[in-house]
Amino acid sequence: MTTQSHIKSTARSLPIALLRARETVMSPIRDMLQSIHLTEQKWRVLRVLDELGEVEQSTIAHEACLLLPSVTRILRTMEAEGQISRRRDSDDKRRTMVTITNAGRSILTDNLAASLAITGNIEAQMGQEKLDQLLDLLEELQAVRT
Amino acid sequence: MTTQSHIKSTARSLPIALLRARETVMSPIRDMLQSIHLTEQKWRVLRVLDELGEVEQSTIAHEACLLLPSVTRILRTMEAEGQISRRRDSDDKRRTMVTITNAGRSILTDNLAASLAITGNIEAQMGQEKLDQLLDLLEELQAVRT
DNA sequence: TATTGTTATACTCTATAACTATA
DNA sequence: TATAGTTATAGAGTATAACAATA
Repeated sequence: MTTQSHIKSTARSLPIALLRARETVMSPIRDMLQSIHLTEQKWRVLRVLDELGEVEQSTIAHEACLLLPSVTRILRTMEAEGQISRRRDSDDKRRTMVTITNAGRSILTDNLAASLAITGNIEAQMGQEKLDQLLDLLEELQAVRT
Repeated sequence: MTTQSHIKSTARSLPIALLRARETVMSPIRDMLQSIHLTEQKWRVLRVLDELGEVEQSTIAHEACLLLPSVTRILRTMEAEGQISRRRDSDDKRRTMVTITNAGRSILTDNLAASLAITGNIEAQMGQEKLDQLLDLLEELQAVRT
């Protein structure tokens, strides 16, 4: 029941629909992360570093959807816990280059089976084709100029 | 460049792709909300109330993807600012029923043109058909059992 | 006993500005 | 002057547990 019919229903509001879909997907992932004492943000940092190799901190911020001050804080504890390592770039000494360590990578591989099970469950219900289509559309949306 | 090819690229990771797409969409919306001193969460509450009419607080929490303690705090300030009103349900006195006020609705209608412009820009770049398809898929994903 | 909502608490992220070091 | 990153700070949300009132 819509009291203001000229406003789109929340289910057809892109930001709200994206959030609700994300909550559905994140729910079991959060359970998994909680069991290994990792925040969502740290998990995104590990995924980005595993994918991109050695990168500077601004790249992590952009790819993991975090602000640079948050990255500074997060990497400080991740370095202390041995999940990532940092080195000053010798060419441009303003830059700090970051890599994932074996210990950091192990966190991802140790939980790979659980991750695949979560994705598999969604795929089983939606179908692989629709899931691929959704990921294609999300990639396209992500690239839109705002 | 993937260092662990058996882990999906972040662009094909549903939670990360949903987040990145959401950040793209939210960026201009955040600018709009900031100009009217409204948080994303309060904006979602207004949208949900405008759509559903009078509802109890648990429903708001579920629909707006918020925890009940957050809803308690958020509604307290929104009530003080005259955007929503609350009344004890006479049938079940545990329930608090919440409605959007005219002032709250005005916030949405006053910013309708700006909202439509943001959506219109995305639609112009992606095409209406793809956008509809995306919203259909997001609704379907949202309903998956996890 | 279960449910609705509130309160309390600890933690984390967000957002911005000011700052340092380097280019 | 501009850029990469850090620090400081205020504000807000997240998550959980404990609680009160009601069913």
